[in-house]
Amino acid sequence: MIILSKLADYGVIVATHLATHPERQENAAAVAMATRLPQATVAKLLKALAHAGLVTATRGAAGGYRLARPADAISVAEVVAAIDGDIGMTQCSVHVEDCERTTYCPTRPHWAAINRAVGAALVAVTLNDMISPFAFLPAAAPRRDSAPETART
Amino acid sequence: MIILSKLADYGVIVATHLATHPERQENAAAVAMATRLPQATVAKLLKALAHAGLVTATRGAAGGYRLARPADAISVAEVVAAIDGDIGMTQCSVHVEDCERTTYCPTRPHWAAINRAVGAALVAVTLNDMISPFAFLPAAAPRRDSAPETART
DNA sequence: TCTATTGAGTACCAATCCAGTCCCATTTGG
DNA sequence: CCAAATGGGACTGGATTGGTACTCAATAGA
Repeated sequence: MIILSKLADYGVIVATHLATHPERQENAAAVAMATRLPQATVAKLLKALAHAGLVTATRGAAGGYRLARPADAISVAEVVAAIDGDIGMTQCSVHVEDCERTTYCPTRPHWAAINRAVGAALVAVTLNDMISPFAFLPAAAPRRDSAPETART
Repeated sequence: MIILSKLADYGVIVATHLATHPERQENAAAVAMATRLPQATVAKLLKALAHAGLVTATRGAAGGYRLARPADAISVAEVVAAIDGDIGMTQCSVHVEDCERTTYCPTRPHWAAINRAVGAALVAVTLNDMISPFAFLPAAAPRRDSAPETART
C-alpha cells in the first residue's frame, strides 16, 4: 500500500525544490521544468501550497512563488496536509460521525494513538531535512524497538 | 487524507474480534454478524488474513477461523499488510524502478526513514493492545518528542 | 493607460482504483 | 452422498484521483 498520494508526493518535491533556493522567486513554469513534473499539475500544487500559507505568491507579470518560512520551519506533514488534507489512519479518525460503529467498536480509541505516532513521524521531518544530501537519520525513525515485544518479523 | 483503506480498517476489526475469543473457532458468517460488516466482505478479508498466515482456517463443514498466534504476537502492521500490501510512503518506497526520477530526486532517500518511523508505529501495536478497553498508551505513541527539533506547530 | 504576464479559482475529463459481490472448485463432517 | 464451509478467482459499479483547460484578477512595464 502507498500512503501518500502522487500529488502529495509531488507537493513535497515541489516544496523541497523551492527550499533549495529560498531567496529566488520562481514561477510555476520554472518549477515544473526544474522538477520535471507536468506544468499544469505543478501550478495546481503551488496554488494549494499557497492556500495553506506554506508559500507566498506574487501575482502579475514577473510574479512567482517562494517559501513563506525558512525551510527548517516547514514540516513534511504540513506539505502533505496542504494537498491531501489532514492525516488520519482510519475513517473514524477524520470523520467520527461517519462511523455508525463508534459505540461498540473497540478499536476506535486506539487509532488515535497510532495516529499521533504516524503524524509525529511526518512532523519531525522538515524540508530542510529533505534537501540535505544525506539521510537525516532522525531520532524519530529508529525508535521502533521501544516496545519490547516487537520482534515479530 | 485517510491512510488506511476501508478494507484494512475492517481487517483490523475482524482480527480484533477473533482476538477476543482466541479459543473459539468462528466461520465467516458469524464474524460478519458480530462485527456488523457485510458478510461477503468479511469472507474476503478472512481469506486474506489466512493467506498471510495470521489466522488458521479449517475447511469443510463446521470449519471456521481462529487466530494463528496469540493476540499479543500479532501486530496491527501485519494485519494491514495482509490486506493492503506492504506499507510505503511513496511510490518510490515500494517500486523504486517505477520512478524515473530516482537519479536526481533529492527527497527519495529520506522517505525510507520516514517509512520506518510510520511502520514502527504500527508494528508496536498488537491486537492485544487493541482489545484492551483503555487506550494502550504504548511507548510507541508519545515518543514523538524524541526528536528535539519537533516543536513546530 | 494599455497590454503582456502570471497567479487564483473552478470546472471538467479520463483513467485508475477500490469496495463489494458472485461463482465455482475443494474440503470435510454427518 | 450431501450439506456446509473455505479457497481463489473474476467481475462490476462507483468513487477517487491525476491531470487539463478555461476564465478572472492582479501586477509590471512600455
